[in-house]
Amino acid sequence: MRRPTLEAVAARAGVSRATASRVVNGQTTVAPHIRDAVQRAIDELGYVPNSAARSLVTQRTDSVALVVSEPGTRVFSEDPLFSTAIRSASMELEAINKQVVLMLASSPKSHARVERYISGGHVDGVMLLSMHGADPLPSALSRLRVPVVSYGRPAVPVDIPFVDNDNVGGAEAGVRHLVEAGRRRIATIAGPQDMIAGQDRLTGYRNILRDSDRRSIVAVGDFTRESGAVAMRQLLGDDPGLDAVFVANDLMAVGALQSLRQAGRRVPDDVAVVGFDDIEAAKYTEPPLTTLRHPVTEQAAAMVRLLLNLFEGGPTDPIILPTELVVRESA
Amino acid sequence: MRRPTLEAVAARAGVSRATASRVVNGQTTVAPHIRDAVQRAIDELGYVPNSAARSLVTQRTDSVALVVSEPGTRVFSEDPLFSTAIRSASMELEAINKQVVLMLASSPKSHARVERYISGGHVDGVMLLSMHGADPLPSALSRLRVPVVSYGRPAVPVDIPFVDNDNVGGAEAGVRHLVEAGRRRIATIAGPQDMIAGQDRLTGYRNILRDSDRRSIVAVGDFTRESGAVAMRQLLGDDPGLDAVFVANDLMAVGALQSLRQAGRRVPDDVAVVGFDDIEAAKYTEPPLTTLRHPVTEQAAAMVRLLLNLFEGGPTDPIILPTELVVRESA
DNA sequence: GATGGTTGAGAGAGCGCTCTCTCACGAGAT
DNA sequence: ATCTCGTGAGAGAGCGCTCTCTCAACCATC
Repeated sequence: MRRPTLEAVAARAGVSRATASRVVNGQTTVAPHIRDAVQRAIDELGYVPNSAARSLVTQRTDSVALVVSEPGTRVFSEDPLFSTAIRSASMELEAINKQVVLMLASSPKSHARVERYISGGHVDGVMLLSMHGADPLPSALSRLRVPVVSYGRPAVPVDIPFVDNDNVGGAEAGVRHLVEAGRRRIATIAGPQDMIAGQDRLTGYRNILRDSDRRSIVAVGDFTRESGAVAMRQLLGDDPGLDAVFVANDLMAVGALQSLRQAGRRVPDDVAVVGFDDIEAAKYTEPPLTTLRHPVTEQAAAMVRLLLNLFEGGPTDPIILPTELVVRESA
Repeated sequence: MRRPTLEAVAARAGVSRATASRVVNGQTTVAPHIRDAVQRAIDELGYVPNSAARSLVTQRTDSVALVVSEPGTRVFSEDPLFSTAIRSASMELEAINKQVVLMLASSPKSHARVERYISGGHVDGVMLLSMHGADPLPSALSRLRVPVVSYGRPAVPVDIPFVDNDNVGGAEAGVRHLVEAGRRRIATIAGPQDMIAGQDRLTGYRNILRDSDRRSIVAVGDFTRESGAVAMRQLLGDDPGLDAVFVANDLMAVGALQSLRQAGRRVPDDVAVVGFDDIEAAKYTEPPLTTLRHPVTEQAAAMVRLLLNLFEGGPTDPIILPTELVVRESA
C-alpha cells in the first residue's frame, strides 16, 4: 500500500485531478462545497503532495543549501559562531517555509560533491559560509548560475552578494578602548591572514595604533584557543612590558588568558585583554572578557533576505552590520 | 537557456535516451565506444541529472533527515555534543552518498512542519536526536512508516532502533573512581529527570553509593552551565562537608567549578569533581576536568549503520557503546 | 431570444527520468 | 541452411504533479 496520490483524492471527492490540485494549492476559483469535499478526502486519505513530482513541474524545490566550507572539526566543536550562524539561518529559512540542507564542504572531494548536488537542482539557492581566502568554492558556485549569498565578504573578488560585520570598525573600537584606558604598549594576536576577518581586524588595530602614535606588536594565530595561548606566550617573550592585548577572536583570547595566568600576569591590572565575537564562553572566563559583539542572528536574517531578493529581483547590495563593544572586566 | 536534459545528451551522442540513461547510471550493457560517445556528450553539455525527475520514478531521494528535537539555543550555542553528533553523522552519511537535511524541531509548530516534510517523501529515512522524554516526535515519526533511528534511547517505549552510550555504567565508573580515591561524602548534580541520560546517570550514581554504604546527596540541574553553578551552591549549603561531586555533564561541571572557586574550595584538594561527556572545554577548565568520554563519532557511525540496515533489512538491535573514564586533575 | 461576459471545472500535455519490454543482430548449435 | 540464444540498443509507458486551454453553465444585457 503506497501513499495516496492526488488522483486518489480527486476520485474520492468526485472531482478531477485539476480541481483537487487547485484545492491543495489554495486557489480561490473553487466553489466552497467542492473545496470542502476535496479537503475531506485529503484528510481521510492522509494525502501529502509528492515533492519530487511537484518540483519536477514547478522547477522549484523550496529548499536552500547551507554550505559550510571549513574543516569539519573547526566548524562545530571549536567555534561556536558557526553553530549560531547555522541555527539562526535555519530558523529564518524555516520561517519562510524553505527547507535547509546542510552541507559540509571540508575537503576537495566534498567540494565536488557539493557542486554536483547544487547543480543537480536540489536547491533553489545557496548560502555560503566560507571564511578562507583560498577557498575555491565561492567562485565555483557563482559559475553554476545558482543564486548564492555569502556570509562574510568573499576574499576573491567575485560577484556574490554578502553580509558581513564591520571587522575594521570593530577592531578600531576595541583598540580605541584600550588607548582611552591609558594603555601604552598594546599588542595584538591577529587571526590568520588568509581570512578576511583576520586581515580586517588587524587593519583596524593598525589604524588606531598609527593614529595614537604607538608601536604595533603583532603575533598571528589561527583563531583556535591553542594558537591564542601560544601567541600570547610569544608576545610576552618579545615584549614583557606590554600592558594590553587586542585578540582577534574570543577563542584565542581564552587561550591568551590562560597563558597570561600561567605567566603570573593579572588581568586587567597588568595586562588588559579585548576579544572579538562575544561568544558564550566570554562571559565565563576569569575574568569575564571585554569583547566586540556582532549580531550573528541579524546577519543570518540579512543573508536570508538577500537570498530572497536574489530570487525575486530585489536589491542585493552587500550588507555590513556594526559591532558593539561589550565591556566586562578584562579591559 | 535551461539545463541540458538526458534527451539532449542522447541526441548529441546519437543514441536513445535509454542508452544515455544506462551510461549515466553506470550499467555495463553498453558497448565501450557508445559509452565514450555518451560520456563525451555529458561532459560537453555539462549534464547533471535532474534529481526530482529521478526520484519521482525511483521513489528514492538519497537523502536523510537529521531531526534535532531540542530548543534551538540549547542545541548549538550551549551543548557541543549536539554539534559533534551532527557533524559526525553528516560525514558518515556523505561517505555513503546520502545527503543530510538538517531540521530543527524546537516548537510544536516546527514539529508539524517536520512531520509534513518527512511524510512528503523528501527523505528516505530519519535520524532523530531527541533527548526529552516528553517529546512526542519519536512516536509521531514511527507512525509515519518511515525508517527512523534514534540517537539516545527514546523515553517512551516505541519501536525505534537506537544508539546510546552506557550512561549507567559510565556514571558508576565515575563515582567508583571517587570512592576508590577515598572520598566519603560524594554528592551529585543530576541532569533533568525527564531525560533518559539524566535518569540513567543518577541511577549509576545511586548504585555505587548504595554498594559502598554512603549517603546520597542530590541536587538537580538541567544540563546547562548556569544550573550547575546554582546546584553546586545549593549542595554546599546543604552539606558544607562534602568532599566530592559527580556532575551529570561537563557543562554543569564547569558551572560547579566556578561555584566551588567562589566558595573558596580547592579542587581537587577539598572537593573532587567528575563530569560526564568529555567536551572540548573539559580540557581547559581550572583544573582540567576528570570526566567520562563517550565516542560521539562512533555513535553517529553506528546510527548510520542502523539506518542502512533498516533500508536493507539487516539487524536493527539497539547499540549501546561503552564510556571511558578520562582522569585529569579535578579528581 | 440572441449575444457577450464571467465563473467554475475538466481534459490533457508535459516536466525529466527509469525501466520493462521488444527487437535486431550475429554467433554458435543442429 | 535453419533454429536457438545471448547481447546491445530503442520504444514507450509511466512516476505524480501543475497549469494552460477549453468548455459548459449561468446571468446580465440589448
